[in-house]
Amino acid sequence: MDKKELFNQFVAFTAAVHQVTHELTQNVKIDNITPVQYKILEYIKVSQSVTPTEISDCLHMSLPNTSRELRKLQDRKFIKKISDTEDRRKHYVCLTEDGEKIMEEAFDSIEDRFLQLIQHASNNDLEDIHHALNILDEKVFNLKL
Amino acid sequence: MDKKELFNQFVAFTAAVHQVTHELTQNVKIDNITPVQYKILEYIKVSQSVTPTEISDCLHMSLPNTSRELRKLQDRKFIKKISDTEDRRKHYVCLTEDGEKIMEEAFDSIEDRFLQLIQHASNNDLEDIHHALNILDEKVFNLKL
DNA sequence: CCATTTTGTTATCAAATGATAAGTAATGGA
DNA sequence: TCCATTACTTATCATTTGATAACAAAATGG
Repeated sequence: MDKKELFNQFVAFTAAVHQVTHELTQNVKIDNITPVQYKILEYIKVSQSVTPTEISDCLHMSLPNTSRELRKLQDRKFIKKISDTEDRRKHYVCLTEDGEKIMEEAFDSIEDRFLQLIQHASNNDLEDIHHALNILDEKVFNLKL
Repeated sequence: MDKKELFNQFVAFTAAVHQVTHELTQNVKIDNITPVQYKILEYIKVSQSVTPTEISDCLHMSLPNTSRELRKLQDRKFIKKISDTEDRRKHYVCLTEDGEKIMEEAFDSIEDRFLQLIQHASNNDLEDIHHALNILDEKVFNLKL
């Protein structure tokens, strides 16, 4: 197996993934939410509990900028902060009820488009896809550099 | 096969892909090239010949903004424009020698990091990865919505 | 030949994002 | 107790990106 060849396939693949995710999410237009703010909400939703520092690390933005965007989201009542009882410097960020609601709506609409995308897939296809995702996750995308 | 389940896996997967591509490309720091400009150069490199309109469509940016960024890249001698002999409104954009050079360097550095990523993969693993990429490409990421 | 459409450009403004300095409060270790 | 570190905030500025209007040149189609 030629690694160079695999690299080229990998590049084309990631480009396609970016393209498709863009198409799946582009019609998600929560009123006046910027892309970065959406990313933050998404990250909070899929994680259980997160601190500003974790958001900052995972979304590759500075802590001051993270803090700024979090405050905007807090002002709009999409998130709330709870300080850790043990280490009071730490703040756990989570979605409010409003935040949960808009994110569920967003995910529902993305899911709709995803289902459209795979509407012609047979049960066998779905198994193949599931398996392929597992393989890639395990052998490429969930390793640390 | 539960489609809801598959959707959740899909969401986690795409997030991981974005994460990894970010890590692979973050150390590619061509001097004073903005992310959008890099995207444009990348798109020109992987495509054979492109017009501003195609770039605009594929990278989801307006034609005026595309034109602006192309001009900046042209000023810096990374790209050049050739007008179509048949339809003189059309301009084909391609990399200059300088542009080719910086993009090759960029891709080499990304490839290095990619090879690091899969350094512990056996030959069997590589085959599996190759196959998984094919499956996903065919059954999910290269369909039109 | 004339109206319309396509392709691209320039200019301008607003908004989003990034970078950095400075500060607070809590923690932890010498 | 004191100092360094960690977690986070506020403020400010520069840059990047997005949106829109107005224009020009070439093509297309009656």
